[in-house]
Amino acid sequence: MRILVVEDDADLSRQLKDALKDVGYAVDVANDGEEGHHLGDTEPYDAVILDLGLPVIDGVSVLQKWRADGKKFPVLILTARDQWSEKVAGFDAGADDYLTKPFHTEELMARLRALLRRAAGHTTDTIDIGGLSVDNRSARAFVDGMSIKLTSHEFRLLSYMATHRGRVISRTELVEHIYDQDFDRDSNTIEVFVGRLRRKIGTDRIETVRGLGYRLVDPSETKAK
Amino acid sequence: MRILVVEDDADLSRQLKDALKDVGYAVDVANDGEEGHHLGDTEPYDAVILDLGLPVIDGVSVLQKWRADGKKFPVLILTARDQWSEKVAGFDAGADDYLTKPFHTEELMARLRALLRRAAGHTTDTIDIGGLSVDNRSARAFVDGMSIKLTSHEFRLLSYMATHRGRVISRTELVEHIYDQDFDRDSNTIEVFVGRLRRKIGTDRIETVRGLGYRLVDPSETKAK
DNA sequence: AAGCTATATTCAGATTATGTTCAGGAGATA
DNA sequence: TATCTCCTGAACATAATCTGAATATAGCTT
Repeated sequence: MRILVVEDDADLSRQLKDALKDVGYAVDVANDGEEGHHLGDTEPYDAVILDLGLPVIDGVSVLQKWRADGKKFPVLILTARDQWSEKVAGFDAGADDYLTKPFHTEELMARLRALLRRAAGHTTDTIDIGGLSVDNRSARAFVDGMSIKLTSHEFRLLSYMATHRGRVISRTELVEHIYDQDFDRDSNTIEVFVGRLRRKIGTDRIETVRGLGYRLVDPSETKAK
Repeated sequence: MRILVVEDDADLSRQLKDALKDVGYAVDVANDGEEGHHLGDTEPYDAVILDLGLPVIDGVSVLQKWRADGKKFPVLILTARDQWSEKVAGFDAGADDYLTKPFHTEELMARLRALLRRAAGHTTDTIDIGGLSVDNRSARAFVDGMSIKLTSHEFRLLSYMATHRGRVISRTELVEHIYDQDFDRDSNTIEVFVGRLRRKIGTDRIETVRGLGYRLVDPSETKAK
């Protein structure tokens, strides 16, 4: 999952970025409204954390623009404790959740997970696919109840595929959602990761659709074919 | 489906071409208005993506010429964010949809699918023909609910026939819409693919019309004959 | 029915997409 | 800083699929 953080307070944005990376998200940070708006416009984020008090362009305007352009990603807005009116404006502009500063990182994480879940149409943090279970909360995966040791990028890959189970996902889409901005993309890293994942969760769980991409499946269903 | 991209920014056109090929379209790229106009005039595209800011001949003029010549293919125009007036001119010239740069590849894909659907007179991404179901979105096909494994070219063939179900489609037309520019065409690849498709989806779904071409039909309707 | 033409089938390279392995290096950890 | 883990990119290996040709079959025409 790839997240955009739009926050002008350097300390806070730094802290958020670290925390988000820790749990396995790809993260881009924008320091003002203009940069934030541009990034949200051009890159395919799975969710956005948006401070409302921003330089250059304020958060509500940024959000309005995105929504006017048809951007669908869930947006969690951050407001100062006393900016009650801003919060209302934020919701009107199309925010999905809010948090008043200061807040506990844990709470932010929980709300973010909830947003991502909702966006993907799931109701829990763990996704089960025929004996494979992916827990986005603890960033762990299990096969038949046994915990599997995955590296950060392996987990990102798996998590993204799990929330889009059954769908064919192109290499391009994977790269866009697993890596943040500055990434070259023209080597075979995806193939390498898919290979490693397969070794860990079982070869038949990731189907190759030649020319298009990969698909995460329940092997017991596929065999029936 | 065969798509023409007219775009002078080499990076962007490259990126579009990759993304379009990813999802199974045949793609030609033109780098300026003149080349673009010529290709659109001579090759049978199913849709065109046209940047309005082009060297040699600008996009609006190209579009006007095409429409004056009676070209019907749907055209999606790309405009820079601030070129509001250009966009209006584009619609006047006969554009079917527009997108302002920068944009998400995913959004472009969605709009393009919508255009192709509309052009074919359908309203959804999946086409059902008596137990055969073709999903252009995920590039998959099902027979009686069971997923069928198709190669990329097999799918293209099926998809094209499905959007023109019931009509007789000539070999030439198939070749033109399934392959891009540089293709020899003087062997029997189409026959080979039709054969393979028949084996996978059922022989009686593709009718041979001797001397003319093929037709995708609902076998239960045909039997009644 | 014979002969002709169009379409089907089969198959073996050629071609391209995907898989695997590995070494160097960046970054984390202690 | 030394050690370890993981990521990356490249080289190489394998497998899927595409192509073109050869061969077989079916459909017309006379």
